[in-house]
Amino acid sequence: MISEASEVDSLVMSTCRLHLDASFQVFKLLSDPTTSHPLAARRCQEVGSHWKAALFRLLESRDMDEAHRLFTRIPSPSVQLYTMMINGYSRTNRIDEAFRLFGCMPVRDTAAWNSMIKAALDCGDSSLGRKLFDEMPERNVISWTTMISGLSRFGWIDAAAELFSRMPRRDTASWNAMISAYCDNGRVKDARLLFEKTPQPNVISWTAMIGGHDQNGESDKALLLFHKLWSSGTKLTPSTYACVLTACANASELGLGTQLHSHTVRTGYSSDAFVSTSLVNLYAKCKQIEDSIQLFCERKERDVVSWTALITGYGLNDRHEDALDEFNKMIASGMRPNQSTFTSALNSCCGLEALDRGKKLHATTVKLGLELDVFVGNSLVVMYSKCGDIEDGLMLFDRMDGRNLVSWNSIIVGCAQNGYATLALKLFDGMRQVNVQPDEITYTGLLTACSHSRMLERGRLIFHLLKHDSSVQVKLEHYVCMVDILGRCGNLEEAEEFIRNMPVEPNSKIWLALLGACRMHANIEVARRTSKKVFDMEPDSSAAYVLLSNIYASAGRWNDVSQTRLMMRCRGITKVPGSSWITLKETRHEFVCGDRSHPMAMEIYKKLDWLGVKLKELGYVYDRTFALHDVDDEQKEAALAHHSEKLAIAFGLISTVEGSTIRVMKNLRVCGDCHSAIKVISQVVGRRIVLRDSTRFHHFRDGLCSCGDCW
DNA sequence: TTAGGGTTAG
Repeated sequence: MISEASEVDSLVMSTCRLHLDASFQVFKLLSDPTTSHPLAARRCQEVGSHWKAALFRLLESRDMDEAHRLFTRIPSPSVQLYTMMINGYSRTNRIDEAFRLFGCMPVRDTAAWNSMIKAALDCGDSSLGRKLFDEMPERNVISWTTMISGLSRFGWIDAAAELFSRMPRRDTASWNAMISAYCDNGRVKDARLLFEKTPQPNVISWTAMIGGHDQNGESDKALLLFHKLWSSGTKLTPSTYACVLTACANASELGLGTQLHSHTVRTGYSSDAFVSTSLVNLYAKCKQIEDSIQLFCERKERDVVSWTALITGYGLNDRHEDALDEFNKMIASGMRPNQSTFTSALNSCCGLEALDRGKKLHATTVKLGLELDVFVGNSLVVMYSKCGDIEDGLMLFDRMDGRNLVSWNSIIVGCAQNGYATLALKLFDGMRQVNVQPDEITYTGLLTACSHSRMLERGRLIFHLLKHDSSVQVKLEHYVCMVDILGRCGNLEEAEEFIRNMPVEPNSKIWLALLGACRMHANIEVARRTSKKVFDMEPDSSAAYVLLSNIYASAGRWNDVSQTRLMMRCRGITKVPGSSWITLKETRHEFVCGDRSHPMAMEIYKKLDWLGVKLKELGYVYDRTFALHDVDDEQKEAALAHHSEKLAIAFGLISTVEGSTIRVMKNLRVCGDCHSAIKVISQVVGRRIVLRDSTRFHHFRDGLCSCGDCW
């Protein structure tokens, strides 16, 4: 016999989770009308609430199977319990089960209908959501607001606005839903107009509008609006702080961010997960990575978002090794990375040009079923192409399901940088066939492809398309590309004319592109005029001095070379030394010209001597015009033979498996003699050699280079 | 703790 209420409670509570059947017996006993216990009726109600609490706990832990087991044992569940179950199924993306349960409900109130509508919209079934909304017997303000938010998530902003205009009654939440809908769909001006008209805006309205400005690239406006909110004396919520701190991060407003950090400490909000992550992000973006690390370490609980913020932060601060270490720590801790984590980690692989580690990450995305996610797919395509493995980039792109503009841009730019110009142009045709509208980046990629392959007429055509594409703005970088195309193709005068007729003021990059072309075509006259322009604009940059000096050196005008070098010295400008590196087993081996510091220097030079003999046997002659010192021919030859890229390749040859691809990076543009020599080396050793210089990739194979000698 | 609006990384 059950005697005390507390005993019942504790018995039910303790048995609910693990001993459902025993618990059910207790419930049945209490519900039985033959039980003559005086407290039975009240207990029955109380125990009912305990069932609710138990169900809530299971739903909260997303344990839908256990929740279902519990639910089926409850005699005549209330409409609330049904609705709780529908919400649970919705949160776990089990729309079919939610709908089945909704169909079984003996009675439905408006809340149940609203939950079912939300479930349909959240699970991606917009037609079901709309059908339920149209069929429901009685709509309230929440039904309308749920629909507006749902339609917005599908990008159907006009349909959402139409519903908003038809609402019989609106409250602040409805206005907020519509403001957010506009912001989320990039219509921040419409959002702002609505915000200004909102009858009784609350802190949520303000937060939505601040976040809306920030997420649409208007962080300054976001902060101006925040100052207004601050002046009004409104009590801020953790959400508002999270939002404003992010705007500070995006606007690099470290001062305001630090002040707000202090406020969050005083208000006790700094331990809020969202606020804390915003702070990690703030300090990382403002280049205070040590503060960022400290805040992350102080957190009680780490989640995937804060961990990703830290990994991204390391990347932003050029600490790519640390970023990848942190990623590994995250995996070791059992935390599951998501799309964003991979995006950041893969970006760090690009920063290190670490194809091996990029490939490991790729394998992990496959294991986690994220490989074909569009964000991960795009990051993988970029990683492969930036690490010089464009073939794998292309294979992945072909397998991707939902390609977006970024996917197309990634592969087009990747092809352009890797010397696959014709393919880049073909991909552009494919992109237009599936109605993906190009943007500024697409055109830059296409023009780069044309410039790298000296495709003058295609370049002109692309530039014409760009000028007449009303949805794209012609930017300075496009003019740089066009000057590069004209210059590389030898049309130096036309390039000068093109610059004169530009509707915007040319910058130093434009003139440098022309100067580079002068170097290629040994045009001293244009080079003099052009270098003067760069000297005026950027007196401290070494690039123009080096180019001019090299132009003189190639022509054997050693007096002019000395004059240029003297000018550099007088102005305190130093040339960046050329260096090349190769990464083997996650270790970077770097070389400069004539370097003998490597532990394997002896073997490297022995290999180079051997290569020198083989090259001569094949009739290869050193191109002395690239030896840019006024010394005799024998010395020039020795200097050329020991250029950094050749040292790195020789090291690669003796340290890797026969027949495997060698990947070398160089900080400057590859020298012309090395380019010719590496072509022959690829033939002699029967290997593919990939060399990334400061402007592009060269794929050497069987005596040829992918750039078609247009570097 | 039956239903709607604002928040963190990318």
